[in-house]
Amino acid sequence: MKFQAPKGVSEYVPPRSRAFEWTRDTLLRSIKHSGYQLVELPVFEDTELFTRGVGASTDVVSKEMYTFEDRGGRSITLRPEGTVGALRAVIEHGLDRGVLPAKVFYVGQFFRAERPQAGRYRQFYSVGIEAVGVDDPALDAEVISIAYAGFRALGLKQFHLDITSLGDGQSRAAHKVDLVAFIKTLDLDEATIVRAQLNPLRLFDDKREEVRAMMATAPILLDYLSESSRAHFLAVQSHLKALEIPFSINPRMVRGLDYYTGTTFEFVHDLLGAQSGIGGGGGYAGLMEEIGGQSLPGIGFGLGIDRALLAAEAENVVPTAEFASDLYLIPLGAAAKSTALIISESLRDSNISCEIAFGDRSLKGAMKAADKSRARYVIVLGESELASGEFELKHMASGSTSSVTLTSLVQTLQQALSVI
RNA sequence: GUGGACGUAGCUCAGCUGGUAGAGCACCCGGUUGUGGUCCGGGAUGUCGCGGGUUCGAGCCCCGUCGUUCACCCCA
Repeated sequence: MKFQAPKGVSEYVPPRSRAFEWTRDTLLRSIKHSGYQLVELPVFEDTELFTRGVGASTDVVSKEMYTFEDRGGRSITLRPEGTVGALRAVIEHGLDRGVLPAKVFYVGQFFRAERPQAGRYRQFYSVGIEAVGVDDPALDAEVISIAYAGFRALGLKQFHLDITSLGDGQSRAAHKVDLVAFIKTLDLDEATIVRAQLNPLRLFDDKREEVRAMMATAPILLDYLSESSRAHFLAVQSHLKALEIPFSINPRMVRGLDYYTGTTFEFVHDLLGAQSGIGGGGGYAGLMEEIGGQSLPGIGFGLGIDRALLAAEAENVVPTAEFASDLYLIPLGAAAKSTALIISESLRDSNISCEIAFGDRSLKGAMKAADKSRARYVIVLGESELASGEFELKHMASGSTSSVTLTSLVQTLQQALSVI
């Protein structure tokens, strides 16, 4: 029996796992520099949290959730997205009772039972933030700018930002009446009509040319915004302009989760094929209350780590491997190994990374391994070195060696490494 | 969930109208009693995704299945 990973999961193993770490940590850096704090959350929740929060009519909830019954008969679901779980924790731990906005971030894997495809997995990785409790266009703009900064920090250039406003409840109700009436006049197939009944906005997102043409004259939600929603959206735009973040207003943008209100946005990469959304988010005025919290507004985003990595690879901006370890120790013989273990431990205590050549391969083989590991320095520990307490410290890039004593090793390396 | 393409060594792939499986890279050893990258010589490696069928004979043809991939759908 040969086991393989379950269908459609994204796995990262060396050497690519390094690029994955880099992607994740780069995106996180931008978030941490903005005062967001970690919420480390369960990957499964009460199923009802998602049906209420995300919306029972959404595709995500109606056909893409991994749901099961636990041994106590509870209905449990593997989280398909991050926002409602994060808000559940905010409410449960009273983070919304302190200074507002409460600002949290999360990172980890999410699960959707979809047909896998490049950039779409059944288990995928996202990083996201949520800012709860303050309604301020400047906050919206900052949230967008944090995501933008993260993508730019990765070195991405070939992506664009689409924004729109879904307005408030009144705006949407008025628009929906007119939109539904308009759609009824169209000649559509059965599946599309069903889709429109679930969420008429979906038709704006249809990829078929004929549907796009029909929808060209459809009423646009932006035209129905209330005075306050319009003012808010205009303010967000002016802040984005001040930040010099390029964006385009896309009134046809559709988000698949029911809770979005107000400012919504999407980052789309140009080189990625069908699954090109690398991040997106928006406001959610009613969500806190919907899942049992105070009536507070909020806004956040989720960024796809898998897709950001694919984008970085497509743009060829993933940095090549740095030196793996500072020092590679090659002990010759059993006594030398014991010494190598002791030396490497003390080096690591001094924050110098160090690895040892294990096994009994030839010196040539061990040197090749050292080279492969991309270690910066190498020391061979043989009988003469053990006897004299002096080694040759070899700098691999240049091939030059210098003589070092055991007692001065840490200091010498610290000096050498800080210079570089 | 629907449709198309593809599954051969660790990786990338070749394999003719069906005749008993190969290359490059990587790996190991040696050329140099204890110093890597280049070079030279040598070496190991496959249930040809899996299961069935057709055939004297299947990597190649047929069916099923699992997986990958592209698109729809959906979204990170």
